[in-house]
Amino acid sequence: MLKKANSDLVRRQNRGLVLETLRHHGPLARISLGHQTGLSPASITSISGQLIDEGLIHTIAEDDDVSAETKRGRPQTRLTLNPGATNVLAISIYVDGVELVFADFSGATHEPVKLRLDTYAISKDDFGPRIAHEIRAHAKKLGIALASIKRIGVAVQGVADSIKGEISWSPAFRARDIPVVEPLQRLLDIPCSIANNANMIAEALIATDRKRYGGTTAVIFMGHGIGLGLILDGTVYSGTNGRAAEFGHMNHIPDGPLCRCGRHGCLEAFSADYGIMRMANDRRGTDFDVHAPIPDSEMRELELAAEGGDTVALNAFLRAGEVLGFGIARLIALINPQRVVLAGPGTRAYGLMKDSIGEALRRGLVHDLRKNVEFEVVPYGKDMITTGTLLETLRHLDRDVFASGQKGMLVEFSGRKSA
Amino acid sequence: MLKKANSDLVRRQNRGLVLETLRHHGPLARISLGHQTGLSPASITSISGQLIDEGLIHTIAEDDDVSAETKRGRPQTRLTLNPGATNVLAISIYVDGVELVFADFSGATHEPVKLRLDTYAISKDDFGPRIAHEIRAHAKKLGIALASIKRIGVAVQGVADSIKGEISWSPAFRARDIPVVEPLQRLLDIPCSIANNANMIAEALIATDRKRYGGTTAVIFMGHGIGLGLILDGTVYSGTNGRAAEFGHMNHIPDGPLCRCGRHGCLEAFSADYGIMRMANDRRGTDFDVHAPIPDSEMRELELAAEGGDTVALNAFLRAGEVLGFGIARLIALINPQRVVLAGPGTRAYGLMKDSIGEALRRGLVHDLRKNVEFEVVPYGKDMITTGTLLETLRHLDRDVFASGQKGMLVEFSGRKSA
DNA sequence: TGATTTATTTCGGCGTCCAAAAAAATGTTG
DNA sequence: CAACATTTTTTTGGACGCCGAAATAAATCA
Repeated sequence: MLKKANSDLVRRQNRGLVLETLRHHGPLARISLGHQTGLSPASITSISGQLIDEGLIHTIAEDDDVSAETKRGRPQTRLTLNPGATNVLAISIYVDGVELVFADFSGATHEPVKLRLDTYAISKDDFGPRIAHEIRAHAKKLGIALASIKRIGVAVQGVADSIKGEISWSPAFRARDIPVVEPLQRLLDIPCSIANNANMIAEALIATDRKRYGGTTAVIFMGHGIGLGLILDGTVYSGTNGRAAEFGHMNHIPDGPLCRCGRHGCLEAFSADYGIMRMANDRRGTDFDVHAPIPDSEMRELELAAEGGDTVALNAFLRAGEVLGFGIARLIALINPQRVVLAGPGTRAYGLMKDSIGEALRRGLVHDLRKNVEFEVVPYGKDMITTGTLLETLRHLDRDVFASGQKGMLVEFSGRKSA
Repeated sequence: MLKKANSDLVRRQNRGLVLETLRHHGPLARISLGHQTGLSPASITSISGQLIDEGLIHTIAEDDDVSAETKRGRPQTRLTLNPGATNVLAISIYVDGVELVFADFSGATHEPVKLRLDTYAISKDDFGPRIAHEIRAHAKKLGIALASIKRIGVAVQGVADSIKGEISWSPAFRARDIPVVEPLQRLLDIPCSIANNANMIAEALIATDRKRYGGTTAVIFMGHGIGLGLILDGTVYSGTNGRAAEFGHMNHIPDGPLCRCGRHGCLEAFSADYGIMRMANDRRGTDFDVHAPIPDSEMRELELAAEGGDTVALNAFLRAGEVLGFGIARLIALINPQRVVLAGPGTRAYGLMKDSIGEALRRGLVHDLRKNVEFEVVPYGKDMITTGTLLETLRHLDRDVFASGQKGMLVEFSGRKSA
């Protein structure tokens, strides 16, 4: 259904548009801002004037503006987001620890704070308070006033229920249904949201290249499990309950090998690190515990063995690729994306799986569909997850908080060091 | 990205809102329209006044208004869509023929026109012109001026490319890439769009019960193939290129039985009518041509045999259910819908497949996900497809054509008989 | 110094929504 | 049956948004 529209909506939307345009297309003169947004110069003057008064954006002093060329006519005064307008925080949760990244309104980040934390052992109710405590401590250390942090975004591998604000299930935890949003909001009084790793990578990709990824793209995250972020019509889709899709637990073969989730034959049970390791080990006749996290060093060893000609190891990767290929074929049959992106640490072994993935696609997918899908692997860096989380968080501020222009949304603060 | 907003957008959106509200909540007095839409009485007066002037809606004469209760105060004058404002046409394509349903702006339909047509034999380039000819003839017969038809919606089972306006592939045709939109627009000068059967059923479901189906729902169409319509966040999703999802050609088992598409092991190859018939026949040792359409009578016979205790027939249905169940499990793992709806003629045999579907879901899906999905079968009637197509077509008029309020959008006409 | 060029602001107009007042149309009541 | 009450609808005037055009600002060029 449509929604009621009024002049309030118009201003909100256009304010949001101006903020987003400045965020993604750098400092811009009012005239360029007008061209980019389609708004008239008069409107731009009005909107930017307000935003300046509110301290959300500011002009760049001509002395500081390096890119100023000497041209005829009145020189442009370029506008840019005011870094000091607010702060945000991105939290990434990994198997071995948690990373806090503080950033200002312009998106400039402080040095990441890496916390060692035995996530696998921590209890359901200790996690949130523990993180809240760390945030308080490190914000203080960095000279960031808590009140200046307007929003926190959390990313985690596994099933994040963004409505309940919980980690329903994650390979990083033994506990389930771990509340995150509620304790952080209660203890810190800062709005907070939680999302899935793969979705955050998808956010980062959209921001990197909207033309390329902005249509319909499937982002497959390979790591201690297999995750999926779906971009549908330019927007990250996150199922009912805000839960991300559970691509890793899509069944491949009825009654296949045991998966972490307790079912048999899930895609993950073949293609995640532990699936690959098990296939390599089984044939050597050893036992295997699917729940034990696999150290990266062991995976690397296995990769080297496969590359060195160890056929047992190689076959494990080939099989992982085959199953992943069929999973992707099914995904394509369902969603018909324009592009499939592989990301995450598991892509390091892509060279070992490439052929079997391709072969599985050939066997499992109508030619008609296959030919319309572009394939790519993005090199893995944890920063993509952080970047995506920050972007998502800042967009929320741009669109839903600052766009409204209500007083009291903005907290001026000082004592911040330049990031 | 956000889009520029201005007062034009506001009026367009609110006009559309008023039209949609009247369409779905029957005749309404201005005051109720205000409550429903959230718009002020003053705005409603203004907007409805314009719409009346344009002939899109009109007041109901108090004599005709049956529901008028005698209350204190100025009596309400209720508003309703003006049926005579325009006409639309919904076309459904089946294996054995084509159905034309003419309707007026209020959605009231004329008697369906059923055309026998050997779709399976017709050539790629003959289909469009043939249909155009039939439309012209039957519109005349019904006393509907061609110029009064403002839009045509076409629904077909199979892969409909709504961008190109072609039937990429359909079990109803031997030909491929059959142009539909272009010839109709060229020969009749009426805007036209084409979509997939299952998507149109999804549209009908949303309109029936927005609360129930308006979130995230997967509609599975079972017939001469297996189709899928996805409702994501209340809107029907239709992949890249506007192509619907190809659930039927999602691989079930690598190297399984031959499918119509030429691959092996697609879901359809087990669970569509021809898959079931083949399983029943193979065991009797006869040959089988996957491309031959299966008459409904033969399917009914097989169903009766299965119900009567014929184990070969029964096993075919059980196996079809099992594979369908795994397909649904995979679908749920990917999309995490709140609701899965089975529709189409194939659901007649649901009783035979029910247990094996459930068993497959149990084996192929994490409990966590399974418990959050509601399941239902809707009784099949072809009218759902027609209804959905009409609704989709009329919504397009409400939102994108008449909402703009441009002159010349509306063609007054006469000679129409009441539907 | 004055012409030219380009960016930004100001001004007046227009379209929209809305709150409040007015008008309309009917029922109620003494 | 006339005055009052009640409810719906319209009118009026104001606010706020965007926009085009004109004015202004600030530079270069000649």
